[in-house]
Amino acid sequence: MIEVLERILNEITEKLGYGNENKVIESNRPELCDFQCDNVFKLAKKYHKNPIEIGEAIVHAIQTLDDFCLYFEKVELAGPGFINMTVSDSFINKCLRYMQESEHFGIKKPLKKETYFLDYGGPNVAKPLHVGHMRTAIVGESLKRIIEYMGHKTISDVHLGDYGLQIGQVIYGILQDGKTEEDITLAYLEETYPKISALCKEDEQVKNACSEITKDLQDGSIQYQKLFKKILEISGNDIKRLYRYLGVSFDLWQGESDAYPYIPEVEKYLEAYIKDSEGAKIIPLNELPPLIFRKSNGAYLYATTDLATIYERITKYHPNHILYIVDNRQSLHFKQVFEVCETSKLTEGVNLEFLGYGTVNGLDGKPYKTRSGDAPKLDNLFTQIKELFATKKDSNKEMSGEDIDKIVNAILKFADLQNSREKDYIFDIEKFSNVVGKTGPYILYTYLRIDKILKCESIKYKINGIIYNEIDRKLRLQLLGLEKALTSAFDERKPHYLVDFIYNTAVLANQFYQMNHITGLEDEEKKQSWLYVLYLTNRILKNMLELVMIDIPSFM
RNA sequence: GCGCUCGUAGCUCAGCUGGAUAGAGUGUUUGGCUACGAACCAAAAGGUCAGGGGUUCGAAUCCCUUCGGGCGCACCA
Repeated sequence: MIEVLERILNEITEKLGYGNENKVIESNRPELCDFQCDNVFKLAKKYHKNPIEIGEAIVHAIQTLDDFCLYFEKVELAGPGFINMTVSDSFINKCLRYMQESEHFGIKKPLKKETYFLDYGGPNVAKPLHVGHMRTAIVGESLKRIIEYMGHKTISDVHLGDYGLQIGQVIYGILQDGKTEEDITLAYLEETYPKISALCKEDEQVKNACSEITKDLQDGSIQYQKLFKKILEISGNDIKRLYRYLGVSFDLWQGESDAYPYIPEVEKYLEAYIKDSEGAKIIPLNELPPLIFRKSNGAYLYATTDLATIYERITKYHPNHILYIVDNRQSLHFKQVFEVCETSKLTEGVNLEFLGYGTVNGLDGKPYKTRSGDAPKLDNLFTQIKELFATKKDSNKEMSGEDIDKIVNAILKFADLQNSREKDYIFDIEKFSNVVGKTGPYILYTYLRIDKILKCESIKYKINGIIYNEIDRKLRLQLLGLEKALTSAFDERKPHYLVDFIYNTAVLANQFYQMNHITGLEDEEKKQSWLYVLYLTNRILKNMLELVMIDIPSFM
């Protein structure tokens, strides 16, 4: 809809000699109009004229269009130079019909289909998943789905942290305890890692021993490799189980260790940039701390594996974009890596993006500690939300496990994704288990209520030109805002724009069916028209909920 | 010390590539179930957009500055 209005406006300003760069936005004075254009002020400045003069010329030209009535009910110049547009009911309905009949609701396809490589998840093996992992997983997965919905190709990689010091620490613990690979269990790993990690902080010798093990592992020690594979298997299975619960999936289950074969090639490629310093190999950077390519003991760090991983991704998958959905605290690290990629032209033609997400803080405003191992486990979070949910209503105790899982997912994802991606947020279990207000259950509830109305009646998919009242009009206009919401979410890589759209749609739908009783209507034409609107509303809700990994339960 | 980031209603947050009268949820107060579902709807109250300065016809939004929080600064990831 906005696109059409912009086109009309641009044709006119072009004819009048004022260029064609008008932006139309949703009105922020809905009682005055549906859409507005504020470009008159800029034109006035650019062409040294009075804004009212320009505005009146444009408005007059619109008003005298032959097909004015096709699009508009009213166009006027208001205030010091706002072009206020009220669209016609028939235009609204025409757009709705187009949405209903088109694939992906008529969202326009990209001129060029591109490949997006997404790196999210990034759990470390042998460490339990916590709420921070949930954040990257659902932001990443949601972005992946949005990007695909917009018509692009995606490849996702979980990129396990599987070859760093933490593995050396776990192996150290295993050796100390005299365990063999048969003895290793998940519980054992989850208890060993924090234990040795703490020990390293106290005891320099232990730390050195762990570093040596890490290096030997990287160099291919057969004993360590066997243990490593076992750790990877056990931990990996558990990680997969939790991601499955969240509906998060990956095309590739690679990790740092998979990048190792590519290190020699990258090292050769970057030869000219690598310098020796204090026994280590580094790449000096402009105005940034140097990137450490190799430790003085010969082991590699994550900057190196990240470079090798980029090299692998580029040569194997030829992406146009590589997106990293990682904690904001890693921004310096990625600045360093990206700078090396750019100055060495390793990633020429490829767009690298750091999409930082805010830290999940506790009620005290401080981040959960991951090192000390006392971060709340994702597993516990799920059961906690389930338990809290059961207390909200008596009937909740009788729900099927499948439906409960869907609602728990909706609660968590909706609570998380409505925050803007890059800001920190406070994780409050009470807030996150809430089922009233701006929550996942509210959306699901709205969907199910609409669904019930639709099931009562047969819809003939007819929509006449009439809009019956104010809330009816509001809801119809809201639905037409889908493209803008999706485009913003895609352009800025921020799913919360889409979540906002979903919520606003649900609010208006709720008002609509409570203010307008439908099944009892005698006016058959009106009834069909309203059913059509609700039918489209629910289709849109369902499709958009899929993009944020929220499934609809059978009943609630 | 250097760098990044944030500060919006009692609380949790949207809005920030400048537009008219700053929005939600929650909490507080009030009204609404003989209706297609009250996990809902209607209404009220609640704001020096951290402070100051600047740019602009117009600033929560851009720039500078002060204050206050958080984070990061080669051989952890």
